[in-house]
Amino acid sequence: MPELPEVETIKRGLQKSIKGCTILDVATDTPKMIQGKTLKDFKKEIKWKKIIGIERKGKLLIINLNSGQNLVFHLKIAGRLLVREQGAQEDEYTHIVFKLSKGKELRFADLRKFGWVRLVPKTKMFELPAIKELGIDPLSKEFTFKKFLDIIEKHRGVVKKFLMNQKVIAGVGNIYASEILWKAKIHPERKVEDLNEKEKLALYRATLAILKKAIKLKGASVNQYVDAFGEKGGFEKELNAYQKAGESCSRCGTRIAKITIGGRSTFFCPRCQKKSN
DNA sequence: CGATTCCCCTGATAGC
DNA sequence: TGCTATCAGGGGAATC
Repeated sequence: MPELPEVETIKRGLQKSIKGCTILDVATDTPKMIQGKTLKDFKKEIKWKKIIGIERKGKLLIINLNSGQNLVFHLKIAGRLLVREQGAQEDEYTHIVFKLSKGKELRFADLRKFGWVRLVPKTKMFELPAIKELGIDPLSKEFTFKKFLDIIEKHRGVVKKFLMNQKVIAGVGNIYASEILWKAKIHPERKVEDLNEKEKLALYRATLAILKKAIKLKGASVNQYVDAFGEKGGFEKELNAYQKAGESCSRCGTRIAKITIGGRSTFFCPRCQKKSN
């Protein structure tokens, strides 16, 4: 699943490979993945526009065009953005193909078809609901411990939901929430208002450490994830909690447990991550 | 207003 | 062996 580290990895891959390319054409077999306008208008507005930059906001991948418009992508669970040479072997589940100059193609593949792309003028980006209420990016300079404490004080409730709430911290999803809490030794059902100073610091540090390490290893290839060149990440080998139910905790040997929080599977070590003392 | 449920889609898995 | 039922999963919409 492309969460912050995976989208960041894709972003870096696209910067290397398609920055400077011009979009020549678009084709799709699933028009509903293109949101906000008809395929005809979408095509008309991006044809002959040049890709001048790639950004990431939370889990959103943004391609800047020289027309002042942005292509905004959400890859959801199984979305892939692949850069290929034209005529290269097909990638399964490809639903949108951007034909580019320099003999390249940007392919949007998605087994689930939950992903979407939308063309948004950069002056209207803040009107996009997915961006308007987006919380702080944990990799930004503004994400200091002091800021983290300010944010925590404004919230109550289950800590895992807090971490996964895109309106609070942008980019943390189901995999990294379990990993961060495991590293911080905090039970996923603890309430943020009950965390002491030491635990808050551990949570802050674990958030940064896990995300940075995952980026360094080019993401976790869980489910469908691969980078812009179809390569798997390396962080899935470093997972200590996510999808480890029944396996021994690498810290203490206790079996990793699985519970459901907010309809999402959640993994933790019942011994390292106690609900109460 | 906040919390929960439904829904989009389809491969994997379980159950018969 | 092969069919059908169930589930996962991000996030917006509908509902409680």
